[in-house]
Amino acid sequence: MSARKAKAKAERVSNQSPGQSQLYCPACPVYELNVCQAARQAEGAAARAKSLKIHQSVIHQSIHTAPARRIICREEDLHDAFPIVCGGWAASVVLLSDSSRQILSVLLPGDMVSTALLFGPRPHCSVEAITEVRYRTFKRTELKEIVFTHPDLFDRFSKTCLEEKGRADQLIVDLGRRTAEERIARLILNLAERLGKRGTMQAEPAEMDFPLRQHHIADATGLTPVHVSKVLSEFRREGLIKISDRSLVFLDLAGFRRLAHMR
Amino acid sequence: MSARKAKAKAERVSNQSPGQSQLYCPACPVYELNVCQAARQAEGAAARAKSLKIHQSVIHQSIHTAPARRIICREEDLHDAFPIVCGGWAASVVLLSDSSRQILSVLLPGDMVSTALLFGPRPHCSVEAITEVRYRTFKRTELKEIVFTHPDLFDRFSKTCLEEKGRADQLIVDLGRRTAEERIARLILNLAERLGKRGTMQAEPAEMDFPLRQHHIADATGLTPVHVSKVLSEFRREGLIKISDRSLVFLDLAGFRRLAHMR
DNA sequence: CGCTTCATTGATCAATCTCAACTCGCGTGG
DNA sequence: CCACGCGAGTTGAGATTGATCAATGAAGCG
Repeated sequence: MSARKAKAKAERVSNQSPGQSQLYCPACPVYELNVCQAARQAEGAAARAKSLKIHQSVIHQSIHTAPARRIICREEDLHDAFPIVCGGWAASVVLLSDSSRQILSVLLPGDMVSTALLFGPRPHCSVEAITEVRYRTFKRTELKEIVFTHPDLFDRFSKTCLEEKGRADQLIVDLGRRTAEERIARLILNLAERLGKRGTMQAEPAEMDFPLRQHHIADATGLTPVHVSKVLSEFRREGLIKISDRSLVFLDLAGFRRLAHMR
Repeated sequence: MSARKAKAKAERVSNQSPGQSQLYCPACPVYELNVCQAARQAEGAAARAKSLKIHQSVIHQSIHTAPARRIICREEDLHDAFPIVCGGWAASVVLLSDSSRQILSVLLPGDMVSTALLFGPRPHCSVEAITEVRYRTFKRTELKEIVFTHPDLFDRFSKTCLEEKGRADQLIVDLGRRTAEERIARLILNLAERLGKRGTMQAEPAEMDFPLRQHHIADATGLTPVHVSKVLSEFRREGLIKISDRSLVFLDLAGFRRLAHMR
């Protein structure tokens, strides 16, 4: 038992190694800049605060690491930096005055922390690390200049904004019109799909990294942690999925999909 | 009694007259194009399908009217047109297979029907008229060209996209973490605020046009029409607001705000 | 070892839904 | 002019979903 867990842990650690995280970069919105590859080669030598020449422009970036539960970006602060997640999971979250919280979206490697930060200093939501997170920040003014002068980058950026809006709209429908089971199943399937698109998962379905705690699921689906626990127990009892060691296995993908789409 | 109603009705009709609707145009995202003013002058003569020269570019537009409950734009269809609401209220809405529905946002005069339509033919949600709606459509390719070559227009467009995303995020929080009373109160106050910003309301608060049916409120807040009825009755009983003749009066604005913000 | 976070489970409660009946106003067609 | 049907809103009774409260145990960590 503890042997299996140790093995799982070792694998998880290797997933976060630099070698593995390169896989995410092609999905990154600034991939075309070649900033990250260049930076990675320089990484061993000078640790942070690099500047790179892209065509005619200079772009400054720096690399950061945040431990799980650390807030990367605070809603009420002003930011001149534009962060992009390189490794690990994070969540953009709104805190209410009674200390309840709502997760607006889960950020995976390659995701921009907030598209709004390209236009101004207000991120309009906080971002919190779920696992340990590695991320790069760029200077807004410089990145903005570059994105707006490179049509291919601009296309990619606007496409990402549209996708983000589409996912927000989907979440509205989920929260407004679906049951607890449907919401949870759809959250999981959406994450699996997004991970799949980034070439991160071996086979499309079957198994995935799943570092979310039940309270993250609760915050993302507008439910209570204890109700999440009950629903997940039921999924388990019905042989749909299995979650253990921060990893999720689909046992009956078809059935699970059916459950998520229904209504 | 019926005399008062007749008077209210007459006023409503006058609200929809061309003279009144000009007030909305300064809030319209294509106001800088001067397209609408020019078109309005030509309106009496040639009814539709006009072309106007803006700087070096030609832009084609046409004017439409949709009766209440008519679908203006269908999620699954492809559109080459980019519609903007000029008068009346509409809603962007997602229909589920069990024929329940979720309203993503209420469209007021000056609102773009879907920002996504500037980038491609898929609106990713349907749009339905709430009242009778007047709207103009532009050719996507032409409008896109013009928006991307006029920096002031582009700024306005991107600001609108951010605002839209911000409102979507707020709705996610409302649906995920707030009670029925809070959701309904916030919907109403948000509408009042948006109308106020467009210089449409005489005084900021006090009274506003309110053409929403209770089932619209239900679809926007993820509730049931009968529960909406009960909550509104309670608001009335507590002397917070009064709704009649498609118009809403704030009787205790401070109290109503308190109710909406709490949590 | 003791602390904290996380997850599970049962009992009870509250918010909201569902169903049903009824009213009202409006438009339509006989 | 009236009968009718329809959409909208109201109200009550009962069912259901998910929240709250509380107790417990397991795992990770200094």
